Amino acid sequence: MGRGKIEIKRIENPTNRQVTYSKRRNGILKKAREIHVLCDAEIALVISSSTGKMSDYISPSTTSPSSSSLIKILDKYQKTSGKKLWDAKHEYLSSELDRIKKENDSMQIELRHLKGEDITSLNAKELIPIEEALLNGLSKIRDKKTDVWSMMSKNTALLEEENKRLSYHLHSLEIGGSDRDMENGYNQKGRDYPAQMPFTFRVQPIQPNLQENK
Amino acid sequence: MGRGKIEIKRIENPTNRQVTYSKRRNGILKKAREIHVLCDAEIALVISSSTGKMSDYISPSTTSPSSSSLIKILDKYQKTSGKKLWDAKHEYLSSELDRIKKENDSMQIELRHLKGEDITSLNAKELIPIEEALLNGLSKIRDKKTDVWSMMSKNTALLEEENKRLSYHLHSLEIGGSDRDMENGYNQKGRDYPAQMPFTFRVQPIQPNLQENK
DNA sequence: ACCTATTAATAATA
DNA sequence: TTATTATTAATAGGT
Repeated sequence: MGRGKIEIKRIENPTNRQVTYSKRRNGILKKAREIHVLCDAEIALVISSSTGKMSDYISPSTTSPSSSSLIKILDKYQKTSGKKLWDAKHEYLSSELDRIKKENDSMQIELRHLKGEDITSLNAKELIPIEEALLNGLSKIRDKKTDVWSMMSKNTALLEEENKRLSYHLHSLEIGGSDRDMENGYNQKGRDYPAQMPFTFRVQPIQPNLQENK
Repeated sequence: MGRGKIEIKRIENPTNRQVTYSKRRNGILKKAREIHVLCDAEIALVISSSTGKMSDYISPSTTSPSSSSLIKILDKYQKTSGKKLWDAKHEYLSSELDRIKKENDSMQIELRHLKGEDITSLNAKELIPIEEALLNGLSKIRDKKTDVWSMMSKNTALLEEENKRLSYHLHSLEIGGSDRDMENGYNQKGRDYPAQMPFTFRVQPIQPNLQENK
């Protein structure tokens, strides 16, 4: 496609070769961009001239832009073509990644099954252990709930007792004190646990792990 | 350069896009070969279509053929362009590994909780959703079990009916046949479904997904 | 770089 | 995918 047809063989004249390289490199880079845009293909193109100057076109990846698209393309290339590109160090990481991904998948499936998802294709034999696991889990959770409930009850009882003691104590002090204390509203009838009770009067929970419901 | 000019933007018609991809891919691969031959440039070109099919052109290296020319080109690319590939790849893998490990851990915790494990430190607020998930899963699993059971019942009924029909048919033949048939034990009292019944007599399950329990 | 005659690529179509 | 072909796009050779 020029003033004359040329054979596809090494151009011996260095000047010519350089000029042709420059023109064709631009052409191929343009084509690369175009095929990426037109056909949403992923493309990685690296050229170096005979003098060692590098040019490239790497199509931007549609996903997370943080990591190099070239790496992603080469990764995919490696998987698809089976050609090894990365060294042993990477291979270890890759294999770890694969292993953990598989573990992940199987856990995901198990989780889904326990939640009753993706169970359309399960047969009777497969449903039984899931049901058993659920029943087992449920029984344990309920035991724990019972424990928690009883601990909370105990704690509540203790707190109530302590509060009564403190109220009584306060009351005793107020009897012998000035009017000032009455103005604060402490010891009003039916208000044993006013929200405004100073923090220092509050009893620490017996069970530190027993957090209050928020 | 075709029957009409086209804009360089994504081709929306999938068929057209595929056709164009195929043609342009061939074109660009040809250009890659040509620039390598004409200008002895080194070139590495990897394309994947939107459907994930890979194509490549990697110019053969002039030196030792043992190690991949692609790796050589990429090595040079790293050096010349200053872009780190192997290191970046390493970082990418490490971060991926971390990310997936975290995902794994949280799934593991969720799974354990559903199984009633590691729940010692949970409080009431945390136990409720677990119980709810279990009850919800249980109800779904039981619904499915009911479905499966009813399908199995239907299938069994159909099989029994078919077996009766076959037995009857066989019986009719035996009445008019030789003693030989009796020796095979078919039609013995109380043995309507002998395990040895020839395979061809067996009825295909109505529900292909209903696998037999093994 | 630019110019342009010519070849090459390819868009539309079957 | 392949084939055809009217058109556009790329580029060889020259300035």
